Amino acid sequence: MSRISKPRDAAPAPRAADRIRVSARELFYREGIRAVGVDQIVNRAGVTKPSLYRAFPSKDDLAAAYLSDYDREFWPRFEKPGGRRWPDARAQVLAYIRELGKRAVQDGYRGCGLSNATVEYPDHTHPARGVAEAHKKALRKRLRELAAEMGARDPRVLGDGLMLLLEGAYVTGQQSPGGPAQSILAAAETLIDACTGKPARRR
Amino acid sequence: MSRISKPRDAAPAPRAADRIRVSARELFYREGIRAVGVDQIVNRAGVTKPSLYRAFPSKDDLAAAYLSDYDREFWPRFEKPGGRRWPDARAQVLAYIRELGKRAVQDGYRGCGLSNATVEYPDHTHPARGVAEAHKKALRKRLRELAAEMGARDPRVLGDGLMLLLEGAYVTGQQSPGGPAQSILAAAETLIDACTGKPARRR
DNA sequence: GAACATACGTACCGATCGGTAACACTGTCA
DNA sequence: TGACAGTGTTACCGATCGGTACGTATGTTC
Repeated sequence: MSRISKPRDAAPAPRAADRIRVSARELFYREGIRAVGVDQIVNRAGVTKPSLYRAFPSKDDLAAAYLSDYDREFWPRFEKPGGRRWPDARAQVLAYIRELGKRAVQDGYRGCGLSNATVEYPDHTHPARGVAEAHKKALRKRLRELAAEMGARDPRVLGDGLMLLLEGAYVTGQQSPGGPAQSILAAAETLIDACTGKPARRR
Repeated sequence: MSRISKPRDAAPAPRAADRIRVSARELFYREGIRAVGVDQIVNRAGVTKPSLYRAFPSKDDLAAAYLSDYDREFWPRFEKPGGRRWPDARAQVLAYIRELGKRAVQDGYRGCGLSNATVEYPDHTHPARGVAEAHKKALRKRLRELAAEMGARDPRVLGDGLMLLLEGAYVTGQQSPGGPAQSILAAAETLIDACTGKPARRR
């Protein structure tokens, strides 16, 4: 019971910086980073512009923070799709893909915030791009690991192939509802089976 | 020989509108549409702003024109990859994918201008988006036709699967050089063979 | 040469962009 | 009580944004 320097036991009213992160996250994801002005962000957050610039050196750095948050929230969705563990690599990947396939054919879907950022900012020196590139590099590595666990003859081909399918679903999902992402589960199953020597399922 | 009202038989010095189309095309593709201002475009084209607005009602319409040009130039690359005809659907698609795989792992690659535009403009009412969505719809349809020609058991799955691989290569190719697009040819071959009942190649 | 249409340039518009200076207010902690 | 950190308020900055009013050069047609 020493409450040394804890401010309060209840939630201490969200800090301005947090409110900004939340509203930036929503607006950046839905409308794109370049399309959203800092005034929009602070208005939605119910704070003022100086508060933004006290917490973030620039809009570019806020964008990088948004992508860091996005990256952090991505991994649980990927490693424990549906909020639970799966018995093996194949089941885990297919569970993630099943959920992605459902999300990505719905109206209003906006794909992956990190991939979208690399489209908006081709310049490799942009702070937001560094976050996105690092994320994609890690995802690629992880998919190759999972492909190896599945017993792929060439884990690079299966890992990369799955990554292409994922990214394809991210981007086509935001082009129009009911797009080719509806077939990602079947395609991924077929690809995995063919790369791991399973008897070809009649498809 | 009635040259009724033909201006001149020789090339009459490129019109301002054409110069604008060319420079807009280069800048929009390399840097993104939102990132490029109209001043940049007219400077590069060596013309002035009113010339732009005499030829195009707005920047948005210029963006739509850029995408129309992009769409028109895409189809020959897709239907006759390498500048020549191919014996069957499988060979044609794989030839396109082979070329794509080479381009998409190089430094400076910027993916598909039409896909990039849908990322930059989520609003379905934007004039540029209409062009991009129509293109993607046509490509999807064409890939399903080609999948059927290949003898796929379910042409929708193979067509959509190939489209996901293509789009995946477009977007990952611009994230960093040497990305997963390097495996697109192997992945596509595997997927096609598995979907058409070919004996699984050792991969 | 007069009349006209086409094409282009100079100069400018209001709005919005990202970002900042200066100061008042509030609550916490010592 | 006083110091301090965090926030809000107001007003502002220069740069750039997309877009336009208006005059000028050129060539064709009679």
